[in-house]
Parts: sequence; structure tokens; C-alpha cells
Amino acid sequence: MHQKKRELISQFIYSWKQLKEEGVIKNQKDFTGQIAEWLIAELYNGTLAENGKQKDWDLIADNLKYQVKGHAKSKTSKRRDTDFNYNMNSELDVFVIVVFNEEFKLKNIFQISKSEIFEKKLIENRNKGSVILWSKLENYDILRSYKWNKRQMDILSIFFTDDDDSKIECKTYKIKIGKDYWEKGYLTPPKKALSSLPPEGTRIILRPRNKKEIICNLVNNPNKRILSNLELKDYIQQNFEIGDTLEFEMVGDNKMKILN
DNA sequence: GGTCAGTTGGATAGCCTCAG
DNA sequence: CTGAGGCTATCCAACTGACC
Repeated sequence: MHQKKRELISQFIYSWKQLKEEGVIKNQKDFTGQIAEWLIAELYNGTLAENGKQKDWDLIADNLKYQVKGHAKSKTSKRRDTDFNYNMNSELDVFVIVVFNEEFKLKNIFQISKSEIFEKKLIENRNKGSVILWSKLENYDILRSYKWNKRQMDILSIFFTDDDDSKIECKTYKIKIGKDYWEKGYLTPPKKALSSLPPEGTRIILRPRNKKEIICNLVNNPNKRILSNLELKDYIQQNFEIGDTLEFEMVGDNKMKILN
């Protein structure tokens, strides 16, 4: 009855043990913080602090003291800030915020020097301490702006980025043609939405068999399979029936290539 | 949708007590 | 004296719900 859970827990415990042996994690504290610290230490060939309670900084690289904060936000979490309870005299040089999604795919690595934080007044005071808003750190996201070398890319690939533009490329999707599409004039999303669709505004190239290529725009929201573009509608009406599956592939530049 | 305040809960370090 | 266990302060991050 609990066989699967038993196996998964065993796997988890084994993985935890192995990660400890490999030096990725050091204690029983939260996984997110430790994995973020390890990632930055690996990227910069840094040395993690021996003491988990090390004041102000977590690792040293190139004689700079780094304070690393990790977040693995659930889909429902709207919070976009990080506690920052340090001052100019605090023993740290660089402040790094590593943001994962709940599946530990990398979303951002915000990196900023302590002095710049104070110079640019990026700290917001709250009742309990202070925070830095991520909305003010857009120019400090090094994940995509840095020119990472091959070794660093290899490390980053462990937590491959959840960047829609790259993820969407060459990915094959399937849309099941549903009843709503035909009967409700595309207004009501079907209950069973696709798990993933290109985002709104995606430019679509339809390549029907033996027909001229059609270019149109996808105007639905992600995860809803209603396609309201008239050309797409016509194409589907002419070529598909309820229950049929429309397969397509994203081929860069947000173009959609119909495969059937 | 983003911001904010408050709450919750897991974890560690350090200090203390106490039994052996 | 020593080690185990309890307690407290502190740290850290997720979550919730109100508000704009």
C-alpha cells in the first residue's frame, strides 16, 4: 500500500546522505539555503563558512565575503523580497539572492555589492527589520547577463533555467480539440487545460499539409487551449474533429510549426 | 499583481543542569 | 569530569491574508 512512498522516502534519505558526503549540504537546516550557498560557492570557486551560524557571510571567494539568500518560491507565493538586516559595518562584501521555483529550476541570481545597496538606497524598512525588493534588482540579475564559462554553465545546468524563451524552443506540444472550442465560440476555457502552451502574443506559423503557410497570432493565455485567431480557427475546423489532437512544435522566435 | 505585516515552523549555538 | 538533554536566543524562509 505504501510501497511507492516507502521507496521515494528511501531515495530521498539516500540522496540527502549522498549530498552531505559530497559537501553540497552540511546540516539538517533548510535545503534551499544550503543549495543556494553551495551553488554560488561552486560558481566562484569559493569556500563555504565552516560554521552554519557564521555571522553576516556564508562563503568567501576571491577574498570577498558573500552573503547568500536562497528562495524556492511556490507557485502561490507572491512575495518578491528578501530580508536584509545588515548595515554598512556588517562583515560582508557581496549580497546574492538565488531564486528557484518550487521545482528548483533557477529563475534569478541577483548579485549586488553591499556598498551599492546603501548608495542606491535599495533597502525598505519594515516593522521587523528590512527587506530588498526584487523589483529594484532587475539590473542586477546575473543569471542571464553574465558570460559564464563552460565550467560554470555545467554547474548552472544542474538547475537549468526556467526561461520561457529557451524552454519553449523545439518543444513539442499537443492540443486536444475539445467541445468548447466548437460550441462556445472560444469564450470559455475548457476544464482540462493543456499543461503548457506558448504565451499570449506568440506568433504562429501554420503549415498545413499541401497548403500555403498561414501566419497568425496566438491570443489565448498560457495553459488554456482556446485559440481565438480566425485563421487558426478555420484551419482547425477544416482539418480536425472533436477529440483529434493537434501537434505542434516551437521553432524559435516564438514560431509554431504544426506537425499534423 | 504587487506590497506589506504578521505568523509559523525548522534549525543551530550556547548555556545550564544533572546523573553517572 | 563528562556527556546527554533541556532551554533560550537567534536565524532563516515559507505562508497567509489584508490592502492598494
